[in-house]
Parts: sequence; structure tokens; C-alpha cells
Amino acid sequence: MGPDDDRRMRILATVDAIPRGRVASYGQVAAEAGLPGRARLVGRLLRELPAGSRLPWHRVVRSDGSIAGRGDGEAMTEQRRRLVREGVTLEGRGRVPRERFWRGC
DNA sequence: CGTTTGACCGAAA
DNA sequence: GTTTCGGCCAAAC
Repeated sequence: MGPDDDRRMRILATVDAIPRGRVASYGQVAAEAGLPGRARLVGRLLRELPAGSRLPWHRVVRSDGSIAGRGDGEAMTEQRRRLVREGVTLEGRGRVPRERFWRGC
């Protein structure tokens, strides 16, 4: 088990700790996992999650509250659906309001 | 090997 | 509001 696995584990544990009905940004998750400035690593990790993962990956959004991904994309639609299902409303151009971010922002 | 590419971010223009 | 840029760095090419 290398240091890479350790980092991944902490990131996944952090995502897993995001409360239901709230969201966190990629950078927030990275910082919380002790890896400030490594937001992209979080994104890459979540992208590579197996289809049936139990992790609440849908609670991770961009720092401005928008859903990550380009134009189309299954993951985007699925993420919106999951968020709405647990009470997270998307305002304006599909952005999650600041108040819903984990521990302010 | 070198280069490009991101489920990103914050500041600057 | 927007695009650009430097920072980040593992995987894909």
C-alpha cells in the first residue's frame, strides 16, 4: 500500500462525510483531506469511481455551485437528480446556493 | 520520453 | 457577467 492509496482513502472518506442535503466543492474536499490545492485530484478520483459506488459523489460540486462536466453528460444529469432527490435545490443557472455548502463558504 | 488533457480554483483582466 | 492564466499533477496519448 503506497502513499497514493492513503491520499485516495482520505479523499473518499471526506466525500463520504459530507452530510445529506449539503454539498462541498472539489477544493473544499481536497483541503479537508489534507491536500490543499489538489482539487483536480478529487475530480479525477470521483470520475473513476465504479458505477455502483456507495459514495455520495453527487454532493461534490464546483466552487461556484455549478455541476461539473461539459455540456452533455450522464453524470451531470444523474447528479442533479440525486441532489434534488435529497432536497438540494438548484437556482438560477443550475447553481447550488452558498448556504448549502458544507460549513459555510 | 514530451505533450495534452481534465467531474478544478482563485485571482486578474 | 466573460475569458485568461498560473498553479496543480496523474493518466492518456
